[in-house]
Order: sequence, then structure tokens, then C-alpha cells
Amino acid sequence: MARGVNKVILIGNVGGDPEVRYLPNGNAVANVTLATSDSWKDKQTGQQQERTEWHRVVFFGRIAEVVGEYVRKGSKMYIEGRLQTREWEKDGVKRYTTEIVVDMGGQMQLLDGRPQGGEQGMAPPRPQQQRPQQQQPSPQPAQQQPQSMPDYDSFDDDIPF
Amino acid sequence: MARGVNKVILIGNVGGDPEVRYLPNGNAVANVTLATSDSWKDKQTGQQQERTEWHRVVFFGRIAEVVGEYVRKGSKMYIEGRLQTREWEKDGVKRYTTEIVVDMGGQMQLLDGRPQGGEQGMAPPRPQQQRPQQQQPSPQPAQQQPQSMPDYDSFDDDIPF
Amino acid sequence: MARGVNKVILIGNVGGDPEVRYLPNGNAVANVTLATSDSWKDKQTGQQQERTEWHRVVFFGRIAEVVGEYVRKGSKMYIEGRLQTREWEKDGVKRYTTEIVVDMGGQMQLLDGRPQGGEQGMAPPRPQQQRPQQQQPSPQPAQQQPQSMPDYDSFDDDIPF
Amino acid sequence: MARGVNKVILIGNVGGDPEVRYLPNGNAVANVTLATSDSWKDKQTGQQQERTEWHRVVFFGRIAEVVGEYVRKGSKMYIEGRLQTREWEKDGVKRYTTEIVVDMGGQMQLLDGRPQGGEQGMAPPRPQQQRPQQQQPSPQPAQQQPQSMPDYDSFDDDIPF
DNA sequence: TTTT
DNA sequence: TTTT
Repeated sequence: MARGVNKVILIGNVGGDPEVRYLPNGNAVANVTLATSDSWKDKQTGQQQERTEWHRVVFFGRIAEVVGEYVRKGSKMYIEGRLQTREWEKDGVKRYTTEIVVDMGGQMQLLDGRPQGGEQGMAPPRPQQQRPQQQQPSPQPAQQQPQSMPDYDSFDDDIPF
Repeated sequence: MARGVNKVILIGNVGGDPEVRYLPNGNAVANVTLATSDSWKDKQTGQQQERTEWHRVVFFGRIAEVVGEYVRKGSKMYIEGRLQTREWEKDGVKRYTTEIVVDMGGQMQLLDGRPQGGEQGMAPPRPQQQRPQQQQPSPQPAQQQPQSMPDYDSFDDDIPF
Repeated sequence: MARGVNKVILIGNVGGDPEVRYLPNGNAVANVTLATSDSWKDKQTGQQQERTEWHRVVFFGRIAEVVGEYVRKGSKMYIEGRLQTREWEKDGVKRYTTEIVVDMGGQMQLLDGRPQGGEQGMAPPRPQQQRPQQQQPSPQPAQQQPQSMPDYDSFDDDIPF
Repeated sequence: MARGVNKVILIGNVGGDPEVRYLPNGNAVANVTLATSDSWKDKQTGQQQERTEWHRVVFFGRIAEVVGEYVRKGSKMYIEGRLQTREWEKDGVKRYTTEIVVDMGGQMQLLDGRPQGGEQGMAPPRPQQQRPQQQQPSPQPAQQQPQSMPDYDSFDDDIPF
């Protein structure tokens, strides 16, 4: 249940190959930056303007694995998620990073009809990344785990915002 | 025109009375923080969990004036806008703040059936804030101005994220 | 998984008390009509115009039960669902009705701060409607059932559209 | 202004080349059917299921002209619009058709990276359809006209729903 | 009637 | 850092 609505819908292009990691509980996490572009004609100068906005998107669970397999730098994608701001510290200074979280409650769609290197249709999946060993002996299946975690390091600290 | 989609939809409660300012071109800007809450049952402990997310919302133009007049601390509102991250500096360190921009292309709805102090229906408007004098002699009507500006100080620098 | 996106977001007022029924498998179904209103100034005549749009919304599963308990005529609600058109026949003539389906993949939020008859906050739940007997002996729990069914009679045949 | 929210977001494939017409006031209208598909695994039988939903989308104004020029049968597109049900009569019987209206307040994005017959990028525009003569002498530019009309014949009467 |  |  929710008291409130927190929904983000984006269509854009991926800035780099996704980084996929596995949490100690076996859940996959994938990070991606997504660019959305707006262009408009300035009313004063009449000049065409463009602004690109970069978004940090974090995928969890099964959807993160799909991202790791099929999404590449340049991919066009639709995502539906929710806004989440997390706090982190650097040199004793608090910083805040806002991300779009896409987990079981969200959605992801690849919109590339014909990917860069492919013939027709979707790109062949990339070789599955190795899951960490310590996850294997875990008695609980990964799917039963919580699909998202409020606090974790989704990006290196030296990445802006 | 846009190449891409950048859409945010929120329903939540306002954290404080809005701050309304006027840009040199006469355009109004209103800032508000909006709280959305999620609650869920933790699968491991079975405990009810709650997380509140705070969002920074910036309104421009006519919609900012409506916000200044009718929105108050505690108001429940629907907004539709777009994500925008701006860069600012403090003590020589770059910081980034992500906001939801609501301008002519977005939407705002007050969802309070009966506001705190009111009888029935919408609250009476607050006294109109004084527009700056320098805007009057401007030859171009404010409505003709661009409805949003990428870079400006929408919040004081010492406010987190 | 989905190839495509089919999403409807509405905020409006409920036209009548919801009708709740139970499918043979024990799943609840609730029907509601929801009114959304637009008003605009006609560019030719300068006159203020208003148009109310009525939507047929069908809820399934747990969310249908919540609707049956808390939603009443006049309630303001937010819903997120998907469009679905079903075919039915009358006097040998095929007709089509488009509805917004809200099930596990959708969302519903009551936006009434203070309902008509209540004191403060949400209305007290209405007495739970009796579930059909034949559902009891069913060996599969209702929650395991599919949350929505493509074809069923969600409204009487003589209701328009 | 609006009291309520009425929003539809679709991503799907176009069922046929768009039909573009011009209203007496010079405004363009384009009709398109859009297919969205869902697939899921049936919980009882374990079988993969698929359901395609067909949507009637009506574009008005400048966006209708873009549709007429660039959209073709099979095109993948994103649209944002609003639900509207109109009444029509056949053999003295009232019928209702629900459409998604996309006008100035909505959005359209072509998602075909590389269209069927093309080399790279967007398809070359189709030859502009002839505007009716009676629109030429009109002193008001088409863009000044109302962007949508509640009642009109957007499809032939013998098309279902 | 589309698409994978 | 993407894309057109």
C-alpha cells in the first residue's frame, strides 16, 4: 500500500553499458544513466535550443538481470519507476543523490527495434555475469528477498550527483 | 518537440508554506517540498515498514502564482512535471540538486476537499504577494517569457540536496 | 512481461456507490464510474467551457474489496490502470465497451480527506459483503487466482457504452 | 485548468497507415489504431498467454500533420493523451466509442530507430496531403483554432467500437 | 490491423 | 556519457 503516488516515466538513451552487481542476499542491482532531450525554440532569439537531462536509474531483482543482459550503451529504453533520494558522505560532508528506482513495481521496455550490431530484432544476450559464490549456499531463493533496498552504494562516490 | 520523455507524477503532502519569488522578467517561481509515503510489510520480519520520500518541486509562471495563493503547509496535491538536476557550488565543491519542474507543460491539482481552516471547498486565497516594481515597466508581458529557466537558485544553498 | 505500455491515470469523483461481486474463483470485482472534468476558455467566443468525461473502472482482487469497503458515491479517487475493450452482444448486434482495469499491477488511492458522513480521516468501512458459499470449499486460495479476467459482464447490458 | 486528471500513456505498434483529414477550420485530424500487447504465464496451466489490446487514437492540429507525414503501418510509437467517449448512432441505436485524444496538451514520439524501408534514422516524409481549398482563404491561421473538437466522425460508422 |  |  502507499499513501501517495511517486511515479517517474522516462524514455531516453543509455549513456553507457550497465553495471550489474549482486547484493549479499543474491539480488541483482543494475545502474544505468539515461539521457532525455528537450528541444524548443527560444521565444526571444528565435534560436533552436536543446537541453539534455541525465538520469540515474537503478534496477533491482529480475529486471536488473534483464538490463544486464540486453541493455547497452546507446540503447533506447522506456522505464517506469519511483524517485528516491539517498544520502552519502564524502570528506565529512553530506551529499544527496536522487535516483529513479525500478523494481518489481516498475517497468522497463527496450525500444531498439534493431540494435547496433545485430541483424534483426533484439540483440543476443550478453554472457551472464558470474554471480558471487557466497550467494550460492544461501538457503533462501533470491526472488523471495526484498526487491529494493533504501540504502546502498549504487554508484562510486566520485560520480557527480 | 522532444526526443525523449521525462515525466514525474506525484501525489503527496506539502512540507511547508510555499516560497514565491519573481524573476527579473516578471515570471513567478514557487518552491515546495512534497512528501510521498510508502508502506510495506517486510518479508523477513513481517513488520510493517514505512518510508517517506521528500521531493523538491519548482513551479513557474501562472501555476506558481496559483501555488502561492492556495497551497499551504499540509496541502495534499497532485503534480505532473519533469526531472531536472542543477549544479551549484558551496565552499568550492560542486553539488547537484534534483528537482521536479512544473511549468506550462505540467499540471497541478489541489486535492484538499476541505482545507484546515476553511468551511467548505477551497481555501480563500492568501493576499497576493507584491510583484517587484522593475517588472512593471517591462515592455514584454510576463506571459510571453519562457516558462522555465534551467539555471537559477531555487533554494538556499544550505538546504540539503 | 509486456511488449508495449498501456497505462491510464485518472483523478476524479465516483458517480455512485460501487457494485462488488465475486467471481466463481472467489476473486472480487468492483465496478465504478469516475468523472473527470476539464474546463477551458473557448478561443472564438471567449466563453468558459466545461466537459465532464465519464470512465468505467473495474477493480479486481484485493483492491476491489477495498473499493467496496471505502469508496462511496462522490468519493474522490486516484487510479492507475490499463485500457481494455470488451465485446458484448445485444439484440444480435455487437457492441464494444472500453473500461479501465485496475488490478494487482495498478493502483488506487482515496483522496477524500474527510468523507461526507465521517468525522475526520477515512470513512468507517461498510459491512463486508457476503462472499458466495461455493467459494469456501475451493482448494486454491483466492489470492492465487489470476487477478483479472478478460471477458466477463462487468456492467448490465443496458448501460450505455 | 482542469478539475481532475485524465491521462493515457501508450507504447505500441500502429495497425495501419494513418488517415488524415482536415476540419472546416483547417485543423488536421489523424486517426490511428495502436496495438499494445501483454503476455503472462497462466498460473493454473503454466501456459504462456498473450493478449493484444487495440486502441483508437485521434490526433489534432500540428501533431496530426506530423503523424500523417511520418507514421506508417507498423510504426512503434509513444503517445500521451486523454480518454474521450463519443456517442454516435447507427440504425437508430446509440453507440459509444472511446478514443484517446492527443492534441496540444498531449505528446507523440516515434520510436522506430530505423524504419522498415529506410536506411538509417527516420523515414523520409510522405508527400504532404492536399489541404482542402476552402481552408486557404480562411483569414485565421490553423494553429489559432481550437486543437480538439468533442464531436466529429473520426472513423467510419462500420468500424467496431 | 501491429509487433516480438 | 546517449541519441537525432
